[in-house]
This record gives sequence, C-alpha cells and structure tokens, in this order.
Amino acid sequence: MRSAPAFFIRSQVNQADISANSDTNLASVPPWLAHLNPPQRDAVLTTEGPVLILAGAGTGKTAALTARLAHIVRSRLAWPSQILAVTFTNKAAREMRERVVQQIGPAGEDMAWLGTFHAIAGRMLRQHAELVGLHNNFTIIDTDDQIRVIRQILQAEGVDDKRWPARQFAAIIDRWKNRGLTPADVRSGDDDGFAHGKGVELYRLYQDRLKTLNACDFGDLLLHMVTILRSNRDVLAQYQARFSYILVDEYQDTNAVQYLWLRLLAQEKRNIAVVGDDDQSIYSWRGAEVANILRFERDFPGAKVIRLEQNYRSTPHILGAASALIAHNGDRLGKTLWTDVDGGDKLSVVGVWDGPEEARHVGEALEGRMRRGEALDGAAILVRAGFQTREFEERFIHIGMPYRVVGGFRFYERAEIRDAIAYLRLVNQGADDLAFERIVNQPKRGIGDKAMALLHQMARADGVPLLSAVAAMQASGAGTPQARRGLGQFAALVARWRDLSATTSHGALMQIILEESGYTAMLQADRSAEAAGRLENLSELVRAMEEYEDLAAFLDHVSLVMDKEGAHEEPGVTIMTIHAAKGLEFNETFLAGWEDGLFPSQRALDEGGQGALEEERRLAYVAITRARQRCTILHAANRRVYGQWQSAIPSRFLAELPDEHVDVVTTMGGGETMWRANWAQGGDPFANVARSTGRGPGWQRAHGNFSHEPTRMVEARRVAASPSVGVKARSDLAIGMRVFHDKFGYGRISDIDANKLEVDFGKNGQKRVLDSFVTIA
DNA sequence: GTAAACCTTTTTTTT
DNA sequence: AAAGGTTTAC
Repeated sequence: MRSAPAFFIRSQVNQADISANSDTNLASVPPWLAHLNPPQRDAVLTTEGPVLILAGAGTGKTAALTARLAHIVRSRLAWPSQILAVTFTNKAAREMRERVVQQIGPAGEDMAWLGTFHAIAGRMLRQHAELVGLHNNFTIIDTDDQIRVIRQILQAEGVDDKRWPARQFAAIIDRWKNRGLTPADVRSGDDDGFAHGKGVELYRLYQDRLKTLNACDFGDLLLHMVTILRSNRDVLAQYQARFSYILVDEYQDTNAVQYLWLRLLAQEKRNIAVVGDDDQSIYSWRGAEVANILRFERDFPGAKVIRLEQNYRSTPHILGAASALIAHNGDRLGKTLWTDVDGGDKLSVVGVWDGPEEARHVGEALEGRMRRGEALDGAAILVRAGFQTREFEERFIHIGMPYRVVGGFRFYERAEIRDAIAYLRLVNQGADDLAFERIVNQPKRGIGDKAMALLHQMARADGVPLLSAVAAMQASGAGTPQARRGLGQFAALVARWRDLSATTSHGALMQIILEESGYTAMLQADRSAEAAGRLENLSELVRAMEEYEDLAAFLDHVSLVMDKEGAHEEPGVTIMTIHAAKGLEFNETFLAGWEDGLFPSQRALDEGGQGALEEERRLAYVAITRARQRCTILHAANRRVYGQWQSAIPSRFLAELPDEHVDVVTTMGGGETMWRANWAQGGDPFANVARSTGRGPGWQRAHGNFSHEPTRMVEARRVAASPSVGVKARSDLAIGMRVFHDKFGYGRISDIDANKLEVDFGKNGQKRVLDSFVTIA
C-alpha cells in the first residue's frame, strides 16, 4: 500500500529543471519561497507544463499554492488577470485570495478568475449566454426552485409524483449534469427506470422550461459552458489565450463536467497545476471522481508529480491514528505522512450514555479549558450530519458557552430573505415565473389557486411569462374582480420598480419594494415572536446589498455564495460538519457521534457497498487530521433520531484505531476496561449497562449490519425490554378514542384489555399494541 | 380564500 | 420533535 503505483515512478523521470535553479541563488531567495521545504518549492517553481501535486493533510498545501501564485505574478510570468485559480468552496476561494493579497499586495485583488468552479463558469456564461439560448440576465435557480420546476413538469406530464418524487428526479438530472450529459447525450435506460423510462424526455422538458424561464440551475453553469467551448472555437481560443496558468485546488473532488471544462481550457498552453489528496475525496455523492487524478496523467502526458508528505499540523499520535485508519481503505495511491514534531497526547475515545450527555461532556471539557485561560477559538466540534449540532447548541446555550455554528441555516435561505430576493428577481427579469409565484400573494393580495390557475392557462396560451399574462387577463376580464384587482396592482408595482431600478441604488430599491409591497407592514402587524427578527434580517439584507456594484452582481452572489460574508464572528467554539471542516485546522477537536448508523452513516452501510464505506472512512480521516494538538472522539449508546430513542453501537472505525495512539475513557459504570475489552471481541460494550428499550427500524438495521457477532448482541440487548411485573393500564384512554402510534400511524381504539389495546389503524389494519406506545391524537 | 386540523416525512454531506 | 404538505372546516 505504501509503494507508489508505476505511473508515478514513471513520471518522476520528467523532472523539470527549473527547480534546480532555485538552489543556485540561495543568497537571494525570494520572500515567497522563504519558509518552504524542497517539494513545496518544487510545487512553486515548476510553473511550466502540467503538474500534479499530491498533498497530504496538513502538508502546507495552501502555503505552496499561494506562493505559486505569488511567484507567477512577481516573476512577471503573467498578470493576475491571466491566472485561472479554481477552488471547490467559497471559503477556500476567500482564503486563497486573502493569502495571495498578503503576499503580493493589492495586485492580488486583480485576480478576477479566482473562485469556485460555479462562480467562474457562471461568470463566463454571462458573456456567452445567447449561445445556449439564454439572455445574459438569466437567473440562477437553487435546489428549491429546481424541484418546483420539476414538480410542475411531472404534473403536466401526468407523472404521479408520489411514486416518482420530484426530489429524486432532481438528483438524477444532477447526476447527468455532473457527468456532462445533455438530454441528447443521455442514453435511454440510464434513468433508473424513472417514470417508466420517460426520464430523458422529462430531462429535455426541464431544460426547455429553464430556457423559457431564462434560468439555469447549478449544474447548467458548467454544462452550458462545456457545450459552448466545444462548439465555438473562437470562444474557446479566447479563453485559452487568456489563461496563461491554471491552478486547481482539491482536484480529487472534481467531477466529470468540471474535468471536461478544465481540459478544454488547459489544452493549448498546458500550464495546469492540480492539487489533491485521494485520501480526502469526500464528495463522490456529488459526482466527484478520484479517477480524474489518473486521467490527468493520460491527458497531460509528461506531467510532473510532486508529493508533499511532511506534516506540519498534528502530533505523532494524531497522525498515527489517522494513518492507521485510512490504511484500511483499498484503493489508494498511497503516501507516507511524517512529522518531525514530538510529544502530544493520545487521542481520547469517550463513550457516553446518550446524546445530551455527549454534549454535556464536551461542554465540561471546554469549561475546563476556559478556566485555564485557553481561548475557545482553537476548538471545534465536528459532526457527521447537520442535525447533530442541535444537541450541542442546546447545551451550550444552557451553560452560557460561546459557540458558532458554521454552515447550518444560511442567511439567504430564510423565508423572508428569499421573498425579498424573489421581488428583486422579478424586477430584474420579468420572465422569472418562479419568483412571481413565490411573492404574488405575499403579502396577501387575494390571489389564490383559482386565479393562479387561470393566469397560468392564459400565459401558456400566449406563450408569455406570468407577469405579462396579467395584462391579458385584465383586458379579457377573466377571473374574479378581486383577483384582477390584486394582480393588476401587483403588476403595476413591479413595472414601477423596474423603472425605478434604472435610477435608484439597489439597496434603496429594496427598501422601497419592501415598503410599497406591504411586506414590511405585514411583518409589523405580525405579533409573533419571529416577526421582529425577520424585520431585522431584512434591514441586514439591505445593508449587505450596498456592498455590491449592481443588482445583477448581488443576485449572482446570493445564488452562488449563499453565505453572508463577514458574518459577525464572535469568539467561541466552532460547531460544523466534517465536510465543512475540510481544509481547516484547530488546536483541539471533538469528533461527535461515532456510532454505526450515524458515522459511518446508515445509508453508506445499507446501499453504497464497499465504496461508500471507504468514503466514510476518508471522511473519518479528514476529521482526525483537523486537529493540531488534541482530539477527542465520542460515541453515545443511545440517541434520539426523528424524535425516537434508538440505541447504537460504537463506530467500526473506532476499532481501527491502534491502541498505542488511543486512550479510552467511559463515563459509564463498569469502567473502561470492561467495555473496551468486550468491544474488541466484537461484543456489545454497553451490555453491562441497563438500557432503555431498543426499538425502531434503525436499531434493527444497526444490528443486522454489525459484522462481528450479531446474535450475541441482540440477546444482550433484549434484557431491559421485557415488561415489568405490576402491569398498570393507562387511565386516560377509552374505546373509540383516536391515538397515534409511531409505527402504525393514526388509529381508533376498538378494545382495551388492561394495558393492551386493540386499535384499528385503517389501512394498516387491526393491531394489538401496548398502551405505552400510543399517544392521544 | 383562508385558517385549522390532520397526517407524513425528515437527516448526510455542497455549489 | 418539528417542519412540511394536504385535507377539511369555516
């Protein structure tokens, strides 16, 4: 596993000679090379020709990348505007820009082509939109809008969206787009049998609909650009000439379209440097293909390969644990991370009783750090899935622990913000029916389903957007007077705002829209607890808008970045998903929820097979390698999922961490030795602990998938489930009452026998259940 | 046309 | 548990 595959060895022969030069003039080492090790310098100085940089976690990748950019600019090899630098996330783009500015000064601000794949492709598409049938003011729709469009199409085509959910089809379309397939490229039968094989046809209808709406989704930004570059030589040549150097970060996470796009742009000059780490590939669910790293060598023969393997971040224990874990994966290019740092604590693995106790434990640990005067900014809690943050938030609010959740609910996803933006979208682009539908009756204008159905019909008949159909409706006198009046007023307002937009700053325009639409008044009249916060969010929105040049720039920012930059960063512990933590580092990390079914996720265990499990393991590797000094891994015996308690067993990944790097702590009776020994043998570490009833599908699934000795564990777990002796019936139930049961749903009691009920669950049939399992409906 | 009651679904992970 | 969608009652 440690030896490099043949293709790497072969490529080492092609070492460029530039790197040799750097050592000859030691006297004048430029500042941007000062703190770099030899492979890092290589990565900076090998500017010409294709370069593949394999950079392990914490090996100073970003330092090398920014130095490379600085070197290119400072050595006058290219202007900042001639460099294409692509990252995966907005956060990475922002950080790279900041660090480049640090190194080369304000010239770094001129790097117009530094950004995410989507942001850059979107920027290009604005220039050439007409080549794919769009206007340059097209709207970029998000997943919500995407699903709404699909739902409308399914409805129009008579597809039962109960059986074939719009959500699922959105995922299928996404997959096609990630692979670079237009409707014409999709082979029939490659649609998972969606809607009896109508998938491709529906895809085409969806694309047509987007064109009518003058809109495109995330996937289109890249797919349209690839289409354009392929069929318009002049456009392609223009970009090939513009970009003297291309740099790609997180290359292991690129998908097929992104790859095609890059290859087209880089083919001519071949000055492309990609940086990646196959062990940190965690986005295959989004179409990422690690295989792109292999293809890179094939498409750019003679590529130089540089490996960054010296880790500057973590202690030997952390590095050792992570390396041992990832060694369990099969498909690896393999690399040897090393550090010359000594000492440090072992990782702690802590078993707790349930989710709340997990949060309490972390809270207490952090309080200890505070008492010792440590800043909490260096600490982070990393979770597998977003919902896990909640438990910690509740606890931290309770004890007054400062924290911040990264990712989470995003500013631009709040309902009031989306409403406000829908108004702007409609003003910016009258064909945006999605925006129209969202806000036509928000606030209430007396326009309901009836009026909308009629309006849709008229719009379709004339082949015009909804907004234009309003006039036709007025003229024909169709619909109720109330609806006509409401729609008329609304359309008049939009027209007025459009005129105003030519002369008014967009921030002021937003303010006017909120006033004149009655939106502000609606919230002011709302006496509920949230209304005040919503008003505040809206004024925050107006403030944020002022930072953008024009309305279009702001709308692009909203669709592509979603996050609000420069959000009030209060000091405190950070809570975020592992995905969000990639590329970051912390003095100390708490890795929560290491239980089978949560991490690795149930989905990965159920369907994805070996590949999915390996991706989860890479995720675990990313999680562990975030820590500089200390790392605590937690797992709980019981956790509430969908409002139901379920018991869980420790993550299989824990068993893959070598003893010499790990200290095991448990807060439960029996002591650590007992359960750790037990678990090492494949038993149930919590078997000696009294537990609540383990019921529910997740619990059964967890057991079915535990490979070691399932039968023994199921036995151990039954213990506390048997009913107690003195059976007591509930007094609050009577025959004929409606009740709710977690598994069977709603039903009516037909008979009562002490604590046992006979319940008619309708389509689920008659069942005999214990009264403790139902609630009064 | 709107509000209330009722029932179902949700949880990976991001642009 | 909570949010979302749908059906029913006004």
